[in-house]
Amino acid sequence: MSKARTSDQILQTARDILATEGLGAVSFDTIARRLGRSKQAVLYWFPTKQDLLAAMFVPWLVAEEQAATQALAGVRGRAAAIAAFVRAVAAFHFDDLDRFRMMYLVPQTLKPAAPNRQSAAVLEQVHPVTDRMYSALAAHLNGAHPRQEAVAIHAAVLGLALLAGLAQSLRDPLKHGEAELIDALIARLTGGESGVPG
Amino acid sequence: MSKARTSDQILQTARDILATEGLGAVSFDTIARRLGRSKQAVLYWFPTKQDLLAAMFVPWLVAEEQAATQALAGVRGRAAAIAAFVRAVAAFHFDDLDRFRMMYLVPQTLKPAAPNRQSAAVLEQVHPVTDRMYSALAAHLNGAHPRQEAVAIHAAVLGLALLAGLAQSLRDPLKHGEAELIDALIARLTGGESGVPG
DNA sequence: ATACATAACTTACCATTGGTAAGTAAAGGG
DNA sequence: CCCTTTACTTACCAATGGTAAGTTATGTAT
Repeated sequence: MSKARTSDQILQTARDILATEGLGAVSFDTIARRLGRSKQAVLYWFPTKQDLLAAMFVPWLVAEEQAATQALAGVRGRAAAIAAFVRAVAAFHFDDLDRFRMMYLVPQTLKPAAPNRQSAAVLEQVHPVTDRMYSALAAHLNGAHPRQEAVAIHAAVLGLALLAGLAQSLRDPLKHGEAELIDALIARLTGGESGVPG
Repeated sequence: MSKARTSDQILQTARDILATEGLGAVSFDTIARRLGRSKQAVLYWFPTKQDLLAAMFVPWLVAEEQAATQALAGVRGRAAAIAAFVRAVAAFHFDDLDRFRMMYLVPQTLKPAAPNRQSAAVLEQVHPVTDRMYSALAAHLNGAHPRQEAVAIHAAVLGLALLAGLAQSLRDPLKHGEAELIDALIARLTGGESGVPG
């Protein structure tokens, strides 16, 4: 009972800190301080940082999936579906690059934690969500391997966010703006048949 | 004279540590210890970790560019060029995911350093390399914006590496293997016209 | 020769970070 | 009344990125 409440408070506090103070400020110490509890109280609920990040990942992934599937709802045609998916997922991540980094980059830069019950539970939560997202997109594709293509298209959008984030963090402006790159990606993924501004 | 030698030794040591002990072991302390110098000697040449990473980035990027342009040499046709580029860059990164992380992920997870002469010099070194790589690919494309498409294709490959690395670090096997995803990406990027195994 | 500057370091120190160890107050069950 | 479990706390630790200040060697202008 209080179990769900405290761990949810921790997750919410972590999200707040990320939004207000950025990536580097999300530490056990800052979370605990802002919550008015000891650091070990946080570590009690999330024994490693990987566990904390994994728990933050799930709601974000759900939001990403919902943005994607809502964009796909009512769309007809392969090219239009690809364009809608790419634009929705790109907007989701470009709007909050720190969240993108926390989802996809930070977990890979920490030393891998030993798998435990918590991480196993998180992985079980993740798979249905990605399945839904990839199925929704694959339903609009007609290649030989629509599922793999859906994953590849998703990865392509993540790659755009990766490049944009790299440019941002190095203070090196993207020579071609984000919007142009999104259009170009859509043009390539659809074979140039979609209504992309020329 | 000794200037180039010491900083090059530091970079080489850092690469060695990355290859032998992994991402988490690349610290000022471990580099200094292995070099037999003090940590501050390393910090003298690279005042922040961002500076060190930026300096490591450049030779790696050159290698990536060479892998890509060599794969493109002698290739005829848009689809074949895209396939060759994607396979070359994907192989480059999948072969060494820790290097990929060090190049594209870690810099974004550190707090941004204040720009200095060193970082400015590095950025000047980077631009010609990426220009070459994107030009080489764009020359084979015939869309309205070949340059942007080249960047987008590159980003798409980086995204595949990102997903593969995430799966690896979470010990969550990619449901579709790396090779299948590369094939699927090529199929989508080329409009399915290339000789991708079905 | 002397004063000074610069390069290439060293030793000493520091706050923050993720994490371990051990203890404790409260609550419920046999 | 004991015993376990839950939900913490205080105390501590090694490693990390980084600052501050001092040292040694070398070259350079006076």
